[in-house]
Amino acid sequence: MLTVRLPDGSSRAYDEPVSIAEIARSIGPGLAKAALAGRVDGELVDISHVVEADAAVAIVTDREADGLEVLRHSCAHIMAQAVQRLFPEAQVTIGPVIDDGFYYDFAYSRPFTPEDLAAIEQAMAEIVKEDLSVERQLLERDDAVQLFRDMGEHYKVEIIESIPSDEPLSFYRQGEFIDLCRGPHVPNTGKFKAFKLTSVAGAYWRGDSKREMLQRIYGTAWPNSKELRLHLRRLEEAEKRDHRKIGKQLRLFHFQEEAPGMVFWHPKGWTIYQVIQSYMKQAQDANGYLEINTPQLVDFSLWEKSGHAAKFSEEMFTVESDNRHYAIKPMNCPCHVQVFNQGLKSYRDLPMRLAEFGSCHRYEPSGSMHGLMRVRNFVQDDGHVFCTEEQIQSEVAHFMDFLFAVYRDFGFDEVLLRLSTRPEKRVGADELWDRAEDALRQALDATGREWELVPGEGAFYGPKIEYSLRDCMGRLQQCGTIQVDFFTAERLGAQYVAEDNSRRTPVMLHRAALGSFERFIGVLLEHYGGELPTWLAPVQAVVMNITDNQAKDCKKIEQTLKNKGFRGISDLRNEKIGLKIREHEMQKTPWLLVVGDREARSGTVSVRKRGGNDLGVMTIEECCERISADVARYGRGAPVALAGGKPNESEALTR
RNA sequence: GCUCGCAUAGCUCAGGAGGUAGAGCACUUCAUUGGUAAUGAAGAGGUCUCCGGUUCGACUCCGGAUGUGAGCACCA
Repeated sequence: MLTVRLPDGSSRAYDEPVSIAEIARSIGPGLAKAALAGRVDGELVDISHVVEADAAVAIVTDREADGLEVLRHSCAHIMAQAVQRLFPEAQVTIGPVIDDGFYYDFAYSRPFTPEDLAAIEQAMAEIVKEDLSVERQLLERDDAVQLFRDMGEHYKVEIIESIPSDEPLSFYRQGEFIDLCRGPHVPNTGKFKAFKLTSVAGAYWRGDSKREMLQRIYGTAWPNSKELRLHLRRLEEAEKRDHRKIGKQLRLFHFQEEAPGMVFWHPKGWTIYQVIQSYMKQAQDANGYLEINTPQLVDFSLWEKSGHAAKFSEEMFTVESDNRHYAIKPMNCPCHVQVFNQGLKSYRDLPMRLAEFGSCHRYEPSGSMHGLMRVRNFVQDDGHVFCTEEQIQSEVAHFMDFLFAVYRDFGFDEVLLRLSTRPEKRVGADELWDRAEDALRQALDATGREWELVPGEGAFYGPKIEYSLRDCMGRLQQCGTIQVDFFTAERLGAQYVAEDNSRRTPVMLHRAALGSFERFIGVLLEHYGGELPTWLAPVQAVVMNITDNQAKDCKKIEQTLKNKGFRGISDLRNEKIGLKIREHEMQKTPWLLVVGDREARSGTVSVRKRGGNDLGVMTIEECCERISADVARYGRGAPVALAGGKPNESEALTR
């Protein structure tokens, strides 16, 4: 006799051990059919799993995230089976689930082509139609190695051999295909209604760039074709919002061969850049930062002293001149220490918060560059806090308050926090790390927000917190960071005089809120699809005439806008109003002001807000007040078109 | 850096047995002075990314370089 408790709080009693499938069947035939897996006391299992004692049991279907994962994982197996039917020499390796889909890596003599993908998809449909049952079995390690060796699956053999010998090895078989896998999997291959192979690319075996390159095929799977369609639509939407595309369309910046990975900012793009920078200047100033500026070119010896040369000399641009060896700075911190080092500092000077919009160059690997998101020349909203160990926690808390306020103004409410703790290779005593990690942990807890622990991912000189923004496409964009550094200040001889008159080395906190301006602007452009909130829009308002008669009136209004501090222009071209409206809508200008004879006579403007919202005729004063209110809102609560097609909340737009 | 693509007018893209090219938009000129997402007409615009090779002849085929895209690796 055993009792299972179901998620709705009810219980069911069974006379003898029962499988998940049987439990589902006893609840209802619909659920039995939909069951993909089960959850027993929180652990995900196959539906063939037999429950032998009292437990909390849930039937997992594709209506929940876990079920979808099982579905996708099984879909990866179907793909592998299809590949081996078509290409018997292809060896299977690993095939995990990723966001929205899955991939599987194969070793094969040549790369797969798009035509191959189509054929593989066909073969997958065939396997689905065959409705093969998927069976789990356990094998002894030696038998498993023998089995896969006989099949010529050398990568699988390597995987099996790398699994600790005390762990049971489970395998899943469907038809002629068998794969080492932890599971769970769907009970049969007939469960798939909507899947698609999306792309193919190389990937290193075991993620190691020194090892051979495999062929990775990406795919996606969904409970039904409608959701698959929606997903593909989201991908299209993301492509439309690609900041490289928007940058071209809105004439914000360009790249060219002669300066790979470095941005040519055009007037409108540079306006956005400047607006953000002056916002940050003001925000940092209000938060006790002292802005400084340090050299671009610094003798290589400083980078040797700071320890960067040893680790990153390959990634630094260098210059020979005057019989001297310089590096173009890849980061600002050593220079900030030089500023700190001028004049004897007292504990009373701490915390000292130095900030710099410092232009840095890094020789990034060619394959890693990506529009504005990863460039070789960028400017960080960089800052270094020199403080005592006791001040770490309050300084981190201070920074986070600042950071969240900044993000809110840019229209990001959801921030993911991650704490990276000591890596294996590190400097500094363990007790120092204990205290620093504790300080970060406490600062994180004090925010009342959720955060994630990433063990072992800290920098060699100290633990760090990273802040990722959730953009409107649901993607995470890592922007901010704060890192504790026990190392650099000491290496570069920074000291302060403590209360007891002893000389001590300050702790350094490296921090940035936006990260790099380049990347952050890329994130903004994609988040807003180019429709920047008015405070960031390079052109906030365009005044346009209907005929030449109103040219003077337009000029006057343009001047009024400028006097009030708005970025306004007038468009007096001899073109029809429809064309001007169209062009400025396409340039995503938030405020369009039309002046015809009627408005000119009454000293008014006809106002249209971006997106085709006609606000009617109003006085110029009222119009300015509205723009003013719009600017003052920053990006807070700015309506953002969500992927999947939620309509804009135009009410908020027009207010 | 690695694997596989791609590179044609300012932009988006066609094209061709290997015989030096075309569209739409943008641009220029002319006409048009108009009411909220494209007024009409005409014109100009190209070493087909660069360097080699094959060939009577290469934008087209082959090799390399550079840039770029997807993914991997990297990211102080």
